Amino acid sequence: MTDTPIRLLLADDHPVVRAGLRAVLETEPGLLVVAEAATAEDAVTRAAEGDIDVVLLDLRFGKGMGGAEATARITARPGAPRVLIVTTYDSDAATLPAIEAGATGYLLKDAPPEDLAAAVRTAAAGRTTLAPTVADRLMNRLRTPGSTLTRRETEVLTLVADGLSNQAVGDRLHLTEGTVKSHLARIYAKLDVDSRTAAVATATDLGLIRRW
Amino acid sequence: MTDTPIRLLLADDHPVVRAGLRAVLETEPGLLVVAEAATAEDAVTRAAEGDIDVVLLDLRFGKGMGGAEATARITARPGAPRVLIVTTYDSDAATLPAIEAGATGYLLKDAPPEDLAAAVRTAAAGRTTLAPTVADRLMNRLRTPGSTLTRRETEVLTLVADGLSNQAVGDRLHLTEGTVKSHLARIYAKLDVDSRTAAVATATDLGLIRRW
DNA sequence: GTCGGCCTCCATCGAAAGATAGAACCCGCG
DNA sequence: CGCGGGTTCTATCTTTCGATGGAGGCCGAC
Repeated sequence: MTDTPIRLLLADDHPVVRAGLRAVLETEPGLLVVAEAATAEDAVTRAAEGDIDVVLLDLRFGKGMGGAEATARITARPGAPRVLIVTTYDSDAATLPAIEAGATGYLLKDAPPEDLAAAVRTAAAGRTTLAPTVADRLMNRLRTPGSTLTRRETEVLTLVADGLSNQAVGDRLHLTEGTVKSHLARIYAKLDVDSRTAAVATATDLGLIRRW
Repeated sequence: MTDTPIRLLLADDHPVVRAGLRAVLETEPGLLVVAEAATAEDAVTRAAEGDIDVVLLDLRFGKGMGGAEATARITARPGAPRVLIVTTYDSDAATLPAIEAGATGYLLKDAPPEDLAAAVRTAAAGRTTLAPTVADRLMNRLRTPGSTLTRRETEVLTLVADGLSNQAVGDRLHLTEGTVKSHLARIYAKLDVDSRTAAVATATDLGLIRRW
């Protein structure tokens, strides 16, 4: 196409991973690593400065903002760079929030270097690359539509996941115990389970509630 | 000190991480990366070939043997190389088995490159380097002996975390429901909680059970 | 060998939790 | 306006859990 290289920002809290990405990508023609960030906040700041084409972003940072929120902030601006998620955790419940936040692609760190470089070029062109396991997850999500919880149901289930009793949940949310049971009954029906611990387990797997 | 370099084996299933470790360590004087392995089995095999001083080993591999078992196999041989665990995760459930298996050190991937190189040299000398969070955990473990779960208790709690009832857990482990209750009662006492969901929550926080 | 920790099992009792079947309110949408 | 979805509440009944207080066998440590 053109002679101008694709300008990259590497955002990962692991120096080793940044070095690895740099080593892998710098040998590729047409790719240029112009910045690194060790925190999500830093990544958002540098991405806003304007001379970046693609941000390679980890999903988990040791402290502070997570990758999904960073993705949302980066892509919110007009003329924003593309965000390519590069992370270790495929079964992570955070995949869907990241994609919803506007990530252009989602790769795992066990991807071969060629795939990585190809994904960067695809992302720069505005098209999507998904790791196979992530693509599977998306398909499953589309096939099982009933699995969205309302705001209140999510609140209730989150407190249940913290180990509170129905009564304690009711106190916390200013509800009667009976109301909590009603919400839980509907949650069980939606998730196709029949106990609170099972509901917590499957909701965690589906990424409906957060726990970390 | 001496002229012979420290010979390293890098074992990690992520090509990017191997490239990063290589980039970080190869610039250090006296360190020489002589081999890489993408699986734990491969790491064991290459470590047995004899010309390795220190193995940098990840704890989690996509498939097959885990890092803890690999550590045990590598260190079982006479004249074995030192094993330095370099991983992303630092939960209780993963660190202790690896250390018990004979790892000489335990670092997190967010360590600065200088620390990494220093740890490699320390390991080559047979001394131990632990990441601060891991060291903290070990100290806490020694100070509060009550917070360790036995193998059986961990099994039971893991199944409970998957949403199984006491009866279902009993069926799975070939126990009576009463026995499951006994185990759970002791777990509750150890974790200072009073319900299954609370036990799952705090055990997850403490890293006593895994969920991913 | 004795001791202690782990694992297994037992029985009973009260307290939670879950199933079921309604009912009423608010609010956005067609 | 009527309808549906979300939220709240009620009531009864059954099942499951958790608390309590044992008891015996196994095995490694002292």
